[in-house]
Amino acid sequence: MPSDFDLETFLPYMLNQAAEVSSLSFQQVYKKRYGMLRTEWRVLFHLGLYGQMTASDIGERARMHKTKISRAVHRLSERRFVERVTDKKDRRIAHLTLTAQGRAAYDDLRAVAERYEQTLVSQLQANEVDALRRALSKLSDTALGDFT
Amino acid sequence: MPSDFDLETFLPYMLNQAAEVSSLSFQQVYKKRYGMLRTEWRVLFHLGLYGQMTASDIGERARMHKTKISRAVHRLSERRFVERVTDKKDRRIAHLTLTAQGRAAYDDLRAVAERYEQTLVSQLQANEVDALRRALSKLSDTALGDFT
DNA sequence: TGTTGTTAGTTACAAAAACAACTATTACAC
DNA sequence: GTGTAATAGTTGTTTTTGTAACTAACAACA
Repeated sequence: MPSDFDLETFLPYMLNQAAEVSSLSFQQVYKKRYGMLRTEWRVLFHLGLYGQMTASDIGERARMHKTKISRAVHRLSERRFVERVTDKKDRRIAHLTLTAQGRAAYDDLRAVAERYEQTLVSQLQANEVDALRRALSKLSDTALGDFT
Repeated sequence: MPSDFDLETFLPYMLNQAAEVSSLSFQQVYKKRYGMLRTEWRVLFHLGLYGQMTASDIGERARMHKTKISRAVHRLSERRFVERVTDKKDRRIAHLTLTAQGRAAYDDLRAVAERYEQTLVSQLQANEVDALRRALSKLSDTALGDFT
């Protein structure tokens, strides 16, 4: 079986590599400016983008585990980026929204993200970007069960 | 600024998402069969693919930090997957090789990886795969300094 | 030789993630 | 209503990772 299999072309490996590299610089921005972790940044962005949400809503959209969200929300509300209001009808549910400060951070980081995106995209050709997006989204939607 | 920025199309986000999904099923194989972590699997693969290497060699190729490698090697040799031989001339250096057991694990996992790769690729069109590979490799090689 | 600097790799400690068990509240079946 | 199951979210404990400091061995050179 003299296949030309190579670690460097193994898709999961390449994906992780690219993901890591392309997250790093941006990560440093929200970390340095607002002391946020990736989970917190994600929660902030979801709230900024979609408005009021519950923790479960975010978990569904972001495919994040509820404990991650719980802790991210905790830290974000501790620092007054996020406000939580218990639902009147169902007291298990908390509605989350950005505070003014949270929105300011979101606006700031969003602008950075847009510029960052431009920088990344500029490394590629237009058609490559399209193909990349399409491929990534297909892969993300793929549920590869127990294929062994 | 009514830009159509969307979290779902933010490249670092998409990359992470796809990387996570496409690593998961495979991860479970080496975890379940050999109790390995990702770092250990990577070290094993590098040794299987390129033969004898030092920890530093692996670190360079895999872009992994030396502490990760040190710990991975420790666990792998603990379980007799990897053997370490101190260099005669320079006693700081340890040459790492797979044991018979390590090679068996490598062969097994490599076969799984190849099938896994096929499964992933089959989700995409041929030209998409090419574009994806090209794009990922460009992004990985990109050093995005302090762009703010 | 002795001093200083470098390199390979390890270890210790702090930060973060993963996993499981838990509380509180609501829903449903009888 | 009462008992059981389900849901939203939290907390505790264990793994894993990240960062920095460290040891051991070698190199370079006065």
